[in-house]
Amino acid sequence: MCPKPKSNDSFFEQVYAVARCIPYGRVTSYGAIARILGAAKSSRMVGWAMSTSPNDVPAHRVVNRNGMLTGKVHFVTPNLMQNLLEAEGVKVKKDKVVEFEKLFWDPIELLNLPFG
DNA sequence: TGAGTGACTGTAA
DNA sequence: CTTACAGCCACTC
Repeated sequence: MCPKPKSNDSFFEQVYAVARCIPYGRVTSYGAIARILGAAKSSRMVGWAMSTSPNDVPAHRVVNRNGMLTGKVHFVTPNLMQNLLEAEGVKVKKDKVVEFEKLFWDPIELLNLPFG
């Protein structure tokens, strides 16, 4: 499911909404999420939002623009983020997503969906 | 009400 | 290639 963010939702809620739409086995960046929310310069807020993200938000699929698992330390255990990614078929090496450019999913695609 | 914070990013040396 | 710095703004205390 992919509920689109509502205008009346707080910035955090909108971030969660986008994060929940990240396809299985794919990843995106904080900046990409911030961008489609119209706050390209608030990428830091996205990361911070993830720190307080509900358990149903796949925060492990959100990495920085280089594909690095910069937020891994905020998980229950530092290895959990990589663990979850690898469980989805995403290879991780030295805290970086392998072939990040191929696995990268731009949230802008949500706007192109026919049912969008 | 105001100052502090941060799981980022782009540019420069 | 690596390292450094400044901007950014929604949220918390």
